Amino acid sequence: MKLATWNVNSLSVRLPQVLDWLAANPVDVLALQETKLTDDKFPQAALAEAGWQAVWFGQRTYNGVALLTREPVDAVVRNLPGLADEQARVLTATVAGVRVIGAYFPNGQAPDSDKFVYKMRWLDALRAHVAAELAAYPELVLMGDFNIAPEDRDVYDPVAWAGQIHCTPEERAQFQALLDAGLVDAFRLFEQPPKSWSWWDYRNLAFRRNQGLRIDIILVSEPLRARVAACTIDKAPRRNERPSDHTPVVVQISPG
DNA sequence: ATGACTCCCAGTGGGAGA
Repeated sequence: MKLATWNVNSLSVRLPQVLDWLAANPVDVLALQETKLTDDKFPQAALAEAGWQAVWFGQRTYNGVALLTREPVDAVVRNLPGLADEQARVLTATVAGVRVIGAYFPNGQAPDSDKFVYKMRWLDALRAHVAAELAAYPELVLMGDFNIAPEDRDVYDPVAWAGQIHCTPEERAQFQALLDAGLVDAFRLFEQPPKSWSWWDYRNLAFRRNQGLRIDIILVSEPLRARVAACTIDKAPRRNERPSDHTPVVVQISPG
């Protein structure tokens, strides 16, 4: 089973690239973030024509998530139970027996901002959701745009980014709390090239200079850990014309 | 340098992203 996550920064703009990527990378699940589409505008027909099922949850202008799958999904939950939220950020569903949570974590803007307060509340609610889902579904994958760089090795310039958004102790403690709930970072189960990033700023020739962050992450539950066969970042779509600033992360899980 | 780019909604600029 292969699962992937990709922040596409507008599905309207990126749909052709998503279809191309899926044709070359026939995963079982692709979680999308930042679709930036109201539900009536979701390109369900074009995806169905290419052979993909989808569940989607969006809004105007910002945020918006989707799960693209080969097989139909079950038991869909939108957003986080217990958190009243205007923003469409989470889809949870069962795919081939595995509980999948696709999430677009809040950016947080700056550590002293109201948006950071919201990010912390959202992360508290996510942790409660993960704990409840894990109790019901031991085989669970949480993947998406975390907007947290878990460690200094996930940041191209950790000195410059120290204490900045994505790198604050509070955000990293929240990431650790997700691990403590019974999850493991699939990417770090393997030897990886240094300077492995999943996002590069559009500005400053950041991609050409390989100045990025690893903020797109796949966590798997402990019962799945031994079955994780590979986890890789696919940099190729970042070289496309009109790329997203994020690129896909893929995990392969062996049959149980 | 509170920069640089891209997207969206707007409407000949501004907010947000990270």
